[in-house]
Amino acid sequence: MPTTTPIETPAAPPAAPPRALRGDDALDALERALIQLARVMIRAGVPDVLVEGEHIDRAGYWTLVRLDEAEGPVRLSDLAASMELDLSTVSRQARHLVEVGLVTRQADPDDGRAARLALSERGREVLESVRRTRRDVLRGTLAAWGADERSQLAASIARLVSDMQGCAR
Amino acid sequence: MPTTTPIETPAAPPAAPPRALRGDDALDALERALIQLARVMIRAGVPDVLVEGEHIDRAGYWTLVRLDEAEGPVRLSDLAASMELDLSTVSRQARHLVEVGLVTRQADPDDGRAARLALSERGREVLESVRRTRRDVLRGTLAAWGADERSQLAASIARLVSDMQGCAR
DNA sequence: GTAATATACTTGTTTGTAACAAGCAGATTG
DNA sequence: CAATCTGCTTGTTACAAACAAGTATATTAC
Repeated sequence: MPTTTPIETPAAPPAAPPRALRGDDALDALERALIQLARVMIRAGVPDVLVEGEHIDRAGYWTLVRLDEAEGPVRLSDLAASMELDLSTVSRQARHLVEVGLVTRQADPDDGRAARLALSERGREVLESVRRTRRDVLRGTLAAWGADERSQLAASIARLVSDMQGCAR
Repeated sequence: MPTTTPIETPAAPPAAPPRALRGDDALDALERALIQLARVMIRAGVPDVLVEGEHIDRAGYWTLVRLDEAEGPVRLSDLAASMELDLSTVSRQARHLVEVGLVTRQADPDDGRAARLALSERGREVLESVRRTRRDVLRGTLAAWGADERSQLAASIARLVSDMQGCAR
């Protein structure tokens, strides 16, 4: 840690917090925690992973996850829609993953324009490996939690995500 | 329209899930939910905000939040450390914020090399305004939640963040 | 007191992620 | 068959962030 003043965030601003905002303070705190969580999950959470010499970047990891969640091959446009990303972005990502052999691409038999993407055997292995790592980190983090706290957390998060997707859209 | 399969893929793969243990599945699900949450918070959550004609990007918002959390002026290096970002990144960010008048910069009286950054009056206003917007979105999302669920969520998230920072570091 | 080193930044450059726009080729419809 | 729509690719741009190398100030060693 730097010997210098480490931000911290003490309470007690010189001007007393106006009474009216009590409920908002709680929301602020939650919002801040959520941002922090997001950063932890995104940055530290997907450390550019080397799996058996294979380099997957963050975006690649998510793409693999999506492909894994879909059962059969997925069209690019569906993939992009499900990731809420621009088609062009996913197009390039997919090309890269195909190049390094983690994803397979076949022409759609019913539609000459479309591509059908799927995890390759190797892609499945790599994804599983990355997932294992992340799972273990999470397991470590939650080690001291009670079973009920854990399931409560999972439920809350799931609900929050679905509410947010429905709402902040 | 071929009504393309929209990923989805609910349960019932013909082959029973050959995966690992049941407990790991729960962790996987949680991990997935957390990633999704992170994406929602980061992307949709900080919509490039226009405040009275002022454009703050995501990075700028976090910088302002950090500066606000610190009481006095902060040195660049401390700010970078607290944000877990490279000094150079924060240096450019700070310069931009200074240029648009949201942050003030003075020389450190005790150290000719160092700069001391703080929110300007305008910066404080803008931050407050952005914060208000985000808070309202969150409030909307949580509108249907019970008070106890909400506080439970807040507590869980806060604990998770602190555990993660201690652990995944 | 000056040389060596350490610290606090700044600037140059590269990489990763994403968007928008324009285009091409296969598909659909009048 | 022509017009249009759709699925995808490619060109370009932008931004966030990293690493490397530089500059200027501070500290330490001698």
